[in-house]
Amino acid sequence: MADHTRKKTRKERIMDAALRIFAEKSFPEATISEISKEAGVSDATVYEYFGTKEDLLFAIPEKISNDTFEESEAVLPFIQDVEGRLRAMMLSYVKLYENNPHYSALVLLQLMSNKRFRQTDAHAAIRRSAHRLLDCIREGIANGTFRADTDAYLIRSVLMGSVEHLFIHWHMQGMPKRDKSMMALLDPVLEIILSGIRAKKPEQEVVLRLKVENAKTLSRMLSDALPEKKKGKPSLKKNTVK
Amino acid sequence: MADHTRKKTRKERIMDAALRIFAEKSFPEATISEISKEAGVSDATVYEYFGTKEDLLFAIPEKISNDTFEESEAVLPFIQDVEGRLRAMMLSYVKLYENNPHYSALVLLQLMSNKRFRQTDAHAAIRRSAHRLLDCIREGIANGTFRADTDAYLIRSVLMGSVEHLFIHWHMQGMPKRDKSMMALLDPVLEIILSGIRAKKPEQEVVLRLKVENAKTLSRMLSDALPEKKKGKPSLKKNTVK
Amino acid sequence: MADHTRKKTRKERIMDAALRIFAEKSFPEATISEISKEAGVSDATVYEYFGTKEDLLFAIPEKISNDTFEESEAVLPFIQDVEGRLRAMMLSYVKLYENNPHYSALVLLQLMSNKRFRQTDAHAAIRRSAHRLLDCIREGIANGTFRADTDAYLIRSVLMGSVEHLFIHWHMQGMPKRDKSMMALLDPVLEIILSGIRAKKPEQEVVLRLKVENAKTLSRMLSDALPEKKKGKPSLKKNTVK
Amino acid sequence: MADHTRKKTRKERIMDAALRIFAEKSFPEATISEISKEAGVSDATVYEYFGTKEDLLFAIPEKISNDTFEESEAVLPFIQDVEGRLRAMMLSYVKLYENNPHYSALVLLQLMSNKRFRQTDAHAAIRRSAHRLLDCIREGIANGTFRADTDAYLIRSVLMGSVEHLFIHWHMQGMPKRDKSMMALLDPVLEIILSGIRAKKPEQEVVLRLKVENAKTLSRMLSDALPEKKKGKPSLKKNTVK
DNA sequence: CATGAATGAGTGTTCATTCAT
DNA sequence: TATGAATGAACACTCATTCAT
Repeated sequence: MADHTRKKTRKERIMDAALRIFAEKSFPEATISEISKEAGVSDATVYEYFGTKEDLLFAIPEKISNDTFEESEAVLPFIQDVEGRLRAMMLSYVKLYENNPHYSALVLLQLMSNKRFRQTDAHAAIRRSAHRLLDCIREGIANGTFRADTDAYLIRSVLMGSVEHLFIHWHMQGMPKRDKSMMALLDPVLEIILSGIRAKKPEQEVVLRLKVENAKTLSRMLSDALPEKKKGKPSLKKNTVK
Repeated sequence: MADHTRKKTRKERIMDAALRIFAEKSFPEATISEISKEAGVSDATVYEYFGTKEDLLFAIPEKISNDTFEESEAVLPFIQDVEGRLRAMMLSYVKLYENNPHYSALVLLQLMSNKRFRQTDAHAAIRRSAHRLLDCIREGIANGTFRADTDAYLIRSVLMGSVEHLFIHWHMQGMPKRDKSMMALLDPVLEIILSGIRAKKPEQEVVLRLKVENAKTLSRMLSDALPEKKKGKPSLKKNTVK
Repeated sequence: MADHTRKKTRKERIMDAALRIFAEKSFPEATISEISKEAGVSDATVYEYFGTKEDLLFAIPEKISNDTFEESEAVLPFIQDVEGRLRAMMLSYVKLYENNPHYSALVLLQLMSNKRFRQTDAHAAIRRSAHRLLDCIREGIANGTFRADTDAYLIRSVLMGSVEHLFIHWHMQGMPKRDKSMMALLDPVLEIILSGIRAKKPEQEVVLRLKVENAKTLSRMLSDALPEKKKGKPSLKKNTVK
Repeated sequence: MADHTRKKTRKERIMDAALRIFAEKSFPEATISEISKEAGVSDATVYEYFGTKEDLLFAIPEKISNDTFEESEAVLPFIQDVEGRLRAMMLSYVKLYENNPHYSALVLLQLMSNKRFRQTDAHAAIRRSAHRLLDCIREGIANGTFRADTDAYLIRSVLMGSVEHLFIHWHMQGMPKRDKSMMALLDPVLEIILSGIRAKKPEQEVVLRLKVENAKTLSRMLSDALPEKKKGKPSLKKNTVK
C-alpha cells in the first residue's frame, strides 16, 4: 500500500508481462522471450526467478488468489445473514474478475482446465473459497433461509456457473465497456437464483400477499362458500414444474 | 443413421482420432502424427483432407454441432409451452455433452476460449442455438409465462452457465460415473432458475395460496375490518429480498 | 562391396560427417547443425534417422565394430598356433585403428570413458573381442605355449594398453605420417611381451643359448659326470625374477 | 606438509571441489555453480581465482603433477640400477593414480584427449616425467642392462600403456576394492616387460638351462671341436620371433 | 489417392561470464 | 576481496507442413 509509487521489481514486471501475454495469447502461444522483452529483462532473467515457463504461469494466480481470498474472508464475520454473506462472496469473485480482466481470462479460460494447475496452491485457494460458498449455502438450508430440499452443490454450480459464463462471454466479446458494470449483474442473478430456493413462510404469506380487491365481495363469497364446502381446499400447491 | 455398419471413411477415422486426442491432450499438445497413426493413415493423408491442423480442429465441432442442432430443432415445433421448449433445448445440450464427452471437453475446455473458433461456422451454429434459447425466453416474457421484468440475456447466461459449469467440473473430475446421470441434474437446475422468474398470476395466487383455517373467523374479521378501512390494502408485496 | 560407387545414402553421409566431427572436436563440442551441414541435410533430417545426438554417436561404433569383429573372427579358425591367433587379433585392432583414424580417436579418446557407451551393443562387441583375446591367452597357458604362472588378465592389459597407448599418442601428435606404419609396431611389441611369458623349450634353448667359454673344462666336467649321472638334468627352471 | 592442519584457502577449496566434480561428471557436464557451492563460495569468486572454467580445469593437474614429479625426482639419485629407477618412476605414477583416484580419472579419461591440455604447463610436467622414463630406458640399453636392439620408445609405450590401461579399467569398473592394490600389479607387469628386453647374461644361462641329452656325444663333439675352433661360438642369438 | 521422406522455423532452457556494489 | 544479480549466446529437439513419386 505504502509502496504504490515504488518502482516495480524485476519479478513484478515479469509477472505483470506474463499475465497480460498469457491471457491474451494463451500459454502455449506465449513465448518467454516476448514476456522478457515486455518486462525489459533478458530471457535468462526470467529463469532466475521462475524455474520454468509453467512455474511462471502458476506463480501468477498463486499470488493473486491468496491475496484476494484472504481479503474477502476478513469481511465475512461482520455479515450476519446467510444471503448477505453469499452475496459478499460472490461479489468478491466478480470484483476480482472485473478488476483484473487478464487474471479472469487466464483463470477462467485456461487454468481451470489445466490438470497440473489443479494440484497447485493457487487452485487450493480457489477450492477453499468455493468450499466456503458451499458451507454458506448449507447453513442457509440448516437455518431455514433456504428450502430444506435444496441441493447445495447444485446451487453453488448455478451461482458460479452463471458468473463464470457471464465473464467468459464478456471476455469473448472483447470485454466491451458496458453501462452496467459486471457487478451490476450480480444482484439480478442472485435474486433469480435465490428466489428459487427461499423457504416459503406460509402464514406470513397469506398475510403478506393477500390483496383484497373488494372486501365486501370477498366476505360475501366466503359466506356463500361456507355451507357448501366444508373443506374448501382450493387445491394445489403446484410447485413442481410439470 | 442408415450407414451405422458401413466401414468408416478415412476422413471419419481421422476426425474420430483427432477428437479423442485433442480432447485428451489439448490442441497444442496433440500432434498430427499421433492422430494419423491412430487413424491408420499417413501424416500426409491428414493434409489431403484438412489443410491445416487447426482446420481439422474446427472441422470436428462443425460437423457435430450442425448435426445436433438440426436434430433438436426438429422436435421444437411439437412442443407448445415455452418452458417445455426451453427444457427441450437445454436437454439437447446436456444429452450432447453427456453422450460425447470428448466433444464436450473439446468445446467447453478448449474451443470456447479460442478466438479464431468464434469466426467459425461451427461457432455460428452454436450461436444460432443460443439465440433460439434467447428467443424462447423472450417469448416466455411476452406471453406472460415469465415476469415482465425478466432480463432474458441474464437468464440465458444463468441457464447455460449452470450447465457448462456442471459439465466442466464433471470433466475435471475425470467424468466420474454417477448414479444420477448429468441429465437428471437438468430439471432441478431448471426448476430453481425458472421458479425465480415465473410470472405470479395474482388471482390464482390468492386462490392457490390461501389457506383458510377458519372461514367464519375470517369472515368476521373482514366484516369488522370493513367499516374502518375502505381500501384495506394490508400492505405487502414485499418482494425485494431483505 | 558391389556398391562402392553408389551414391552414399543420407544416413551414411550423416554418420560419416558425425564421425569426423565427433572425433575432431569431441562429442560435447560438436553440434548437430555442423554435422547436418557437412552431410548436406537439415538438422531435422538427422533426427529422422537418429533420435538423439547421443544415439548418433553410438550408432557409429555400433556399425563399425560389428563389421570389423565379425570379419576378423572369420580368419581365426585357420590359424593353429596360439601366438599366431593372438597376433591376428591384435593386428585386426591395429588395422582398424590405423585405417579409421577418426574411429580410433573416437573410441580411444572419448567413448572408452563414456559410461553410457559401456551399456551399448557396440561396446558389447568390443568386450566380446577382448574376451576372445583373453581366451586365447588362457589357451596358450593351458597348452604350454605360455608359462603356467602367467596372469592372463595382466597380459591382456599389457597387450591392449600398449596398442591403445601407441594410438592415443599417435593421435595426440596429430597422426604423423611415419615411415613404419603403426602396424609395423605390433610385432616388436608382441615380441617384447610374449618373450616375457613364453614357456622355455629346453632342448632348443641349449642349442641356441649355449656359450662355451672353456671347452676343455667342460669336456672334462662332462667326462667326470658321465659314470654317475646317466640322465644329468641339472635342475633349473628358476623362472621367477629376483 | 607442514600445513596439514591449516584451514584450506578459498583457492584450495575451489580446486578440491573442481577436481572431484570434473572427475565424476566430466568437464562439460560440471557447472561452475555446482563447484562454487561445494567450495562454499560464490560463482564470481571462482572467477577471481581462475579466469575461466578451463583455466580451473588445467590448474588442477598443474599443481598436482608438479608436486608429484618433483617429489619422485628427489628419490631417483639414490637408486643406482636402471631397473630400480625405472621401477621407482613407474611406482610414483601408480601411487599417484591410486591415491588420487579423482586425479587419475581426470587425467586418464578426460585430459589426455584434450588438445588444449597438451599446451599446458601441467602437460609439460607430465611430458618431462615421461622423458625421464625414456632416458632411463636408454641408459639401460647403453649400460647393457637391456638388449642393444631395444626400442626405447616402444618400451615406454608398453610400460605406460599397461599402467594406464589398468587404471582406466579400474575406473570404468567403479574403482573396485581389490585384495591386491593396484601397486601390487606393477611388479608382475614390469617383470613381463623387462624380462623381454633384458640382456642375456650367458654364463648363468649355461648353468641354469643346460639340459644334456647325451653327454657322451656332446663330449665327443667338444673334443672334436677343440683343436679347430678355439672360441667356438656356435651360432645363436636367433632372437626375432618367427 | 496416398505417402515416405525431408525440412524450415521456432522455443525452452542452460551456463559461463561480467560488473556494480 | 567477495558476491548477488543479470545476461548473451548457444543448442538440442519438435512438428506442422510440403512434394515427388
